[in-house]
Amino acid sequence: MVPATGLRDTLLDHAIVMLEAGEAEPGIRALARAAGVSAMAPYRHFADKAALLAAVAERGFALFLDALSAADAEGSDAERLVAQGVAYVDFACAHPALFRAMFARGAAAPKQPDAPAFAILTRRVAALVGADDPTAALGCWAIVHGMATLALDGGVTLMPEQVRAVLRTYVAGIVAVMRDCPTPGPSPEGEG
Amino acid sequence: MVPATGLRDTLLDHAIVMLEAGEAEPGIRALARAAGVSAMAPYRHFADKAALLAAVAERGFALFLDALSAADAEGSDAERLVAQGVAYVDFACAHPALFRAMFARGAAAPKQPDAPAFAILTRRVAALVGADDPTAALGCWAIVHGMATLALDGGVTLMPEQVRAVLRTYVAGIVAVMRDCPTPGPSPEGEG
DNA sequence: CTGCGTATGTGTACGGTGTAAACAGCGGAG
DNA sequence: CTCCGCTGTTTACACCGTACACATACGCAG
Repeated sequence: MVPATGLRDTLLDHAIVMLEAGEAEPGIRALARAAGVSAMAPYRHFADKAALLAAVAERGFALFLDALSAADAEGSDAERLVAQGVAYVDFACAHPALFRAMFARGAAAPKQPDAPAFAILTRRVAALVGADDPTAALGCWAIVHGMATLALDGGVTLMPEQVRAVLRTYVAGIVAVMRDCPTPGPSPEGEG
Repeated sequence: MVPATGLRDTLLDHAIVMLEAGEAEPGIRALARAAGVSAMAPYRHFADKAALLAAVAERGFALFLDALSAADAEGSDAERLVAQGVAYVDFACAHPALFRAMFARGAAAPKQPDAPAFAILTRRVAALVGADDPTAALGCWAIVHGMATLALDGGVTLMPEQVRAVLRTYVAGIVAVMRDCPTPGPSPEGEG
């Protein structure tokens, strides 16, 4: 069914499949059962359940980065930023369990702001405002992450236009704030 | 109201204490042990673990509402909104496990936008923009909830000034957008 | 070939969990 | 008094993560 070279990949494949099917947390034994091996076999490849879930999260972040990169492909900086935000929320809604696993508080996964999946957003914000602005980047990240989380665990139903509108409002706020107190940086160019 | 001032409340008390102590999920048996009763006793007061956690979440939301109300006490609309946002994030950081339990995807708790704990924010946004604006309210909610979530489960460390700055930027964006299109028809109302 | 170490998977076992089923004390209604 | 509903107990089952000991299969030294 799954062209996997070893048990390790087979387990991760099944974990992804289970998560996409709505399973909350695959679990070592269920995974081993799905892979057709004994309950203890996974421990030859993962120290414990947390390590397995961390590996799953790593795969999720790879897919996530792909989605964000695709959205960041073309347009002005502002357009790309908004598109990234929509892709962020879309990814969470399309893969809710995987997204939750990625951001579970156990997974010591790349969740820091300088991780690849977020650096792409931070970079776009920096391009937009003309300088590195951790606060602006945090704001954008928080907005999209907040909407994603609320859509997943809250009772909120989101539409792409809403996501876009919220993000555009924040971008407008960045521009307005920049106009008030311009940052000492390279020549400020129109956001396009 | 609630006909039991006995074991039910005791269990909830211990659940809160355990959550505040950093426990991830109290668990029926652990709770019963802490209360000094048998493992099955809690089932006389809660249908199952999810119901118990939902009751815990309800308590959490009461505390949460208190915190937000206190922050909303005085100042201009914009100031109150920002203060509410800071209080939102502060609450999450001060009671991480409780906050997570409140927003866990099992708890059918008041997480809808019209729940008391969020209505206070929505109302303040409405007062700020001069009309009901679900999108603006969603944006504010998403921003603070995103920062809270990232602070809890991501590796993000937040400072109150940062929270304030992000929120103020969004408010500036709302104002800027309002200036552009002063009378936006009731935006494509997301279903509540 | 034998012997051996390493990597991988198996079997068994322990303590934890949520929870279903049957039972026991106890206060109020007839 | 008996009967009943509420509350808590005991017992039991299935599932979980995982520690331990064992089996199997490999490449390699002699």
